[in-house]
Amino acid sequence: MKLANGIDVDSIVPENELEEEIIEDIKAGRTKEVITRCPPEPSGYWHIAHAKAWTIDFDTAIKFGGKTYLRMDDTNPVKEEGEFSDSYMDDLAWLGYKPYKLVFASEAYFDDIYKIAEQMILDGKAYVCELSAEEVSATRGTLTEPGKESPYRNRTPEENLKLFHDMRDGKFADGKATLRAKIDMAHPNMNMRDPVMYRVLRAEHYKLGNKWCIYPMYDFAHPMEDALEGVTYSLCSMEFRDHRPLYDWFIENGWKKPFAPKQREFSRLTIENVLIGKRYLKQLVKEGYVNGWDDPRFPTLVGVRRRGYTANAIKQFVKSTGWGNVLEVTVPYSALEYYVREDLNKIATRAMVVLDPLKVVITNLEKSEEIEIENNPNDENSGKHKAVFGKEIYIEREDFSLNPPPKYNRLVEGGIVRLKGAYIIKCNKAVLDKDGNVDHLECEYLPETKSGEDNSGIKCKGTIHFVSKDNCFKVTIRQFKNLIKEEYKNPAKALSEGTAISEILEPNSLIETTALAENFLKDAKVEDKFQFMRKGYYCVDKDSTKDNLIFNSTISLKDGFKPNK
RNA sequence: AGGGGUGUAGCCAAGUGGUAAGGCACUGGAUUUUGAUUCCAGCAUUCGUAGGUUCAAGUCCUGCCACCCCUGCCA
Repeated sequence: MKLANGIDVDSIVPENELEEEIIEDIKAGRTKEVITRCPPEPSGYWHIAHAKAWTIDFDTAIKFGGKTYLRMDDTNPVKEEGEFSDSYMDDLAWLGYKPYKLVFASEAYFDDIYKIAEQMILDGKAYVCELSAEEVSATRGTLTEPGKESPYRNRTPEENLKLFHDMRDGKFADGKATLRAKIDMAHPNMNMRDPVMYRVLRAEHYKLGNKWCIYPMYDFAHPMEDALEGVTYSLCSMEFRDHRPLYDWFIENGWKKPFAPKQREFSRLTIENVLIGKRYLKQLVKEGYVNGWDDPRFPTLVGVRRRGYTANAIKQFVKSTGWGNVLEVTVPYSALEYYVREDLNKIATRAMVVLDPLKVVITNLEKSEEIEIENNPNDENSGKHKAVFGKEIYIEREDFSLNPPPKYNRLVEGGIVRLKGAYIIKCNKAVLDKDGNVDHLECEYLPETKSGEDNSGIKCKGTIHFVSKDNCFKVTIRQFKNLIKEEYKNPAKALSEGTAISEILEPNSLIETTALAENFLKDAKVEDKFQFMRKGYYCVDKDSTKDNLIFNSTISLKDGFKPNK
């Protein structure tokens, strides 16, 4: 069986219940084309958890050759700010998604939604209620007791229509009237107890200005927007489960046409040790704990992108957490890191950078020699780049030890170690300064051990990286620790329980240092990703200047060194 | 007896009556000119719990327990 776009449904392997349902719908002729919608509310910056929703919205449609509308669900003028409504396009493009069309619900659908409301009034399905917000709340009942019907519930359709027009025409002050759906005040599902469809609200809408003084509520507007747009599957997070009966009620009593969009729900994603609540992130930006919404320590998409995480890693990660069938799934941060390393390992160019230099003099070397470094040993096509082995070089201070721990296979006095891509060297002497610290090393190289041409038979346990004095330059390194202290697995909960935000933050989560990088890195551009061999993955930060290249530490390499085993 | 949802390893998660996939994490070991990568092996005698049906139950039935969501004119 083929879809209109030529895709053979029988060749599609469903990966979750929704996809199974879609296949059934297609086979039964209920669905001709899979259309989804991605509805970010333009009121904040997008983070990793949003990426899960977007991935589901887009990938579900892509899998069936369908399309996805990007829809600004801007039904509340007091929450939405134009300031925030732009970055989603960049984020989406970064993730590799292209919306079929961008629509602003306010501009595109408010008129139609209004007309549907009028018809529902005429059908006796909606009424204008003049109870105050407090009174509505007081008459809603409780979880275990039914609510009371509004005294305005039995007005005639004609009366309701006139009053609704009065609402639209500004004859009611804010909060003085609402349009309510006439369902059932005793319904066990609280959402069905005559929910508000429209409220009177005088606020400047960032798109429509003061065109309206009434705004539809999400529960009413969303199913109507879906229906008007032809969305077949409206995917949202699990907390809307209880709203589904209402969604279906509005489709049946408001939309009334045979085509019915379906709301289906997936689990929200949360990550241990990551603070994701918008209002907290806002506070951190405002109070200067971080340097803006794209701070590399932030879980925002612009943040992780600047940190050096790849779009592919983010997508693979969110997919790995599944569709879910509970409110939210919580996964450890290491699950995310796995996908970041996996992707970077494939694409990052290898380079030698010494973060904490220790000078080494190669006493028996006359002149500098050119060497070659593989750009990526896991990728045959990545090529090599040139580096230099010189008389004066720098190695990582931690790669030499006067008192080596067990199993230490780096340099020790009298010992040997291989310099990556160059020769094996032997340490003859550690020269100490007046405080007893190692000032520099005097080593000799073993000429017959050149990398790739070594027939000496000399066995050497360790290999370390280095840079030569005449082939390196100084760069700035930004090392990050997790913003949130390790012990706060659920920082939002700690905050909601009254813990101060300053208490849960890791002190010194940003440390700026300098390092010596091989000259090869001089041409690096913003967002270029590298593996500093034996250290970790780094990418060029946008703060870099011509004279000061800044690298963000994306993530360290795994360290399997176990001195005690 | 408000309604809805969920219980499978430290975490995520397949499983749709036929004898517990996979991934993360972890632990061994092999390879390695990155202590990375890669590879190989180990990691639930049992699926919240107590019964029941069945030749056979994580899957079906009944009771119980635990956790999550719902009382905005937010989305």
